[in-house]
Amino acid sequence: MKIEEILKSTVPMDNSKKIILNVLYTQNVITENFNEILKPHEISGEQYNVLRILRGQKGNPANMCVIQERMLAKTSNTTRLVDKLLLKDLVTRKVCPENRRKIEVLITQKGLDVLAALDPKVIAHEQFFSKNLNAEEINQLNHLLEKYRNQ
Amino acid sequence: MKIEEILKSTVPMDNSKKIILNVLYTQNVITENFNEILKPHEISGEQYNVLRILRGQKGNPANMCVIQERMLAKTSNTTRLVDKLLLKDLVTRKVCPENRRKIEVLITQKGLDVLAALDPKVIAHEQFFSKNLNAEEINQLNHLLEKYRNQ
DNA sequence: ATTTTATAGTTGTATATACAAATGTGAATT
DNA sequence: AATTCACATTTGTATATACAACTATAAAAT
Repeated sequence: MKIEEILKSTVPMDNSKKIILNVLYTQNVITENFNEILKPHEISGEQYNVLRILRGQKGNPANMCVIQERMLAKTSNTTRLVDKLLLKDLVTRKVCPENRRKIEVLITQKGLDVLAALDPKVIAHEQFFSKNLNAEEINQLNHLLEKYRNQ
Repeated sequence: MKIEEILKSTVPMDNSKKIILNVLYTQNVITENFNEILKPHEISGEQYNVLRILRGQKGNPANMCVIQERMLAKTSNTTRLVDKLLLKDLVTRKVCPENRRKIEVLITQKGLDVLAALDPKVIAHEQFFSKNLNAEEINQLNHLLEKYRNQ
């Protein structure tokens, strides 16, 4: 459905405004859908993100600022996210012995198991939307979003 | 910048996953930028959205569920958003005399003034990003996002 | 007329986000 | 060696979001 219909806009909309609303609305749709997948596993989207980053470390610990810079929402509070994961035994954390300012965060086996259980659902989620586009359109969309962002 | 560089991804990413991350990250960039514009006016993005919807009513009151259905984030709490706007005298609210279940929300002159002050900044914000694309690319991006969403 | 169902909005609670200030540690400067 | 500066993380506070439960009113069914 076109964005004007969704938001029941009465006035015609500039295409520049439409992009903004389309991106924001699409993000909402994606996120709502993804939260449904996560709900039975009792983790939030941002918690999932942290686990995914930690798995990507392949056994190496990640400290807080490494996690932060790889997250989508740069302003979210990594300390408190890790706290939540710690309570569920999905990660471990200890002070880095070489530099005691840093914290080493590692994903546990239990954390890896949660991700493994989610993997097929996550792939299905990604394809649920992208199946509406052909391979060329998918590339175009990625390219246009990247071009759009760059000031 | 490409999304893999931004998120410092070590593993190659499927194009379907890239779209998700690109949409979510682009939304973050847009929202952060927009919040900077709103900050001096001391309203949040969602509060701005409500005001914009009320102005769109052109003098007719909007009740809570009308506001809700025109908002981007369908799950946000309209009652509390309107509460905040009420405290700042940007809207009025009264019980609808014909149907006492409904609430009539109207934007005040002060609310209209805030929007008027923001209008040029909002347009500049929209064009700040879309200037990276030509007219055809802008249309394409809107079209692809709409097509992508439709299940 | 009373009960049931549907609609509109509010409130409670837990969690998340935004932003600033504070703490602790290490490196550089004087 | 003491001071200053930079870095890494945590904490505090206000606000926002997600979701469920609740209240009030209206419409429909019996």
